[in-house]
Amino acid sequence: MTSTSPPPAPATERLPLRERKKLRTRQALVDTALRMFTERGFDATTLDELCEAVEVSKRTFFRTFASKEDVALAPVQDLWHAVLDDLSTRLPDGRPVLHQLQDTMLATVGRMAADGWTERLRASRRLISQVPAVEAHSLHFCNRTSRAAIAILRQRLALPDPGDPRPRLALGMLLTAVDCALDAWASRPGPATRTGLAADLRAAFAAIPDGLTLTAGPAGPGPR
Amino acid sequence: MTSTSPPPAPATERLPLRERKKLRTRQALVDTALRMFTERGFDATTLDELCEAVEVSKRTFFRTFASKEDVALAPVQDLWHAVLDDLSTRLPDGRPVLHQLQDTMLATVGRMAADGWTERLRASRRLISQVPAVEAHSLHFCNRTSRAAIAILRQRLALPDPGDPRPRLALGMLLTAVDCALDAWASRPGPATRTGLAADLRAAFAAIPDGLTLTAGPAGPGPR
DNA sequence: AGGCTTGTGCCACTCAGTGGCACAACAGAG
DNA sequence: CTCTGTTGTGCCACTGAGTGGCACAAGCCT
Repeated sequence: MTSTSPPPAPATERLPLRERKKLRTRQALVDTALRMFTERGFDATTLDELCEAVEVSKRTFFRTFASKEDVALAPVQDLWHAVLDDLSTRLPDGRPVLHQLQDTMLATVGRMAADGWTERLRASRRLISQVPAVEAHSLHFCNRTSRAAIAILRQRLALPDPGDPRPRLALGMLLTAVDCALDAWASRPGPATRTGLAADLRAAFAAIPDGLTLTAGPAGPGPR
Repeated sequence: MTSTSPPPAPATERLPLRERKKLRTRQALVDTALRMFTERGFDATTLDELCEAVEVSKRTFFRTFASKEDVALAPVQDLWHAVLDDLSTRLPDGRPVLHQLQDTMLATVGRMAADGWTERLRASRRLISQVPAVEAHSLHFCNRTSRAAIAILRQRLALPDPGDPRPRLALGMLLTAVDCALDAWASRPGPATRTGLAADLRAAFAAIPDGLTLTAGPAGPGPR
């Protein structure tokens, strides 16, 4: 993973000029990309155009992001990086792994600090819904993230051996629920709020056990 | 989805010459691609080389497949297309949706008819594990497939409204389990068998509820 | 201030992917 | 069997994401 997520805002002032400039460039690329991709379309916006708007070379773009999709996904990736960070430091308790993961997710959302993060996250998630290449890239990133989460958990918990599918299944449930929540939240008109996202996440997490037991009768003959 | 999966083998002889030639070309591209990608690497094999080996133009390649990844994924996609076909015709019963989906999956595996399908499926799944671009593409395809499955189910069952996350969660569980099973099966040395795949699928399906409840104590201080 | 390290832009290039078009091959009717 | 219409193929030129090399600029540290 080439993208580097920004460190917490308060520590930024202590970084050398070089680092600060890099972060500024990164942020300018993300903000401009989200704006241009949203206004004119992902495929219709070339990297040449994006780099000209930000006044950096394409070479610099690729030093900052691994791909065109990566810049579109940066806000989502930043969120998941923060989740993994939290998971790395969080004390495990005796509850089911899935519940611990859910709490980590909610705690991270409660702690996101970057100015405007919710608007950027929403724009990013909307691109996922609208652009096949971005969606594919996002799914791949989430898959890698779930593997990283399992690796972190493996250091802290006595997880079953790597051939056992249960940790993967637990992470899969979490990811599907988070995706449903993000989709619902990002689709909603009005301001993108932290509390709205947390509510959507809680609702999706609560629905997970029902995925196991959902039954449905035959479709009725009535109008649909 | 540009790729067209081959019809059941016995009906092939009734097709016009044009159709038969197209299927032959498609199969030659799949077989040669799997071989070349496996021997020398996906990224190290260019489409020019593949098309020269099969003696078709690149233009024809792109009339047959939507992308380079698609040809690598063809066997996996063929399997899922068959699953969706089965789902379209299967009579719904009153059991949980997830169980019905599992049975559909197993029935389809029991019914796959193309010569050598297991070896091709295994080669394809191995490329998914080894090549990031193929894995991303596969995840995206499976995501689209789960949406298609929900659409099919929606016509036959009184599923909850589209905003309800439970059908997505059920499909997510199925897909994660199938992926675990395919991964385990494809990683195994020796012949790729139908019964081996069915066994792996059954084991993964049985593990799904445990994903909900999995608990793990703190990692021990022992050597790891 | 000077020397070293790191970052940037420029350039040439590759390769997946696209669209247009002339010609070839097939299908079906008479 | 012939003829005509339909469909498929290959060729060609091109685009844009992505890559690697290298000279020079900018920052850092003594």
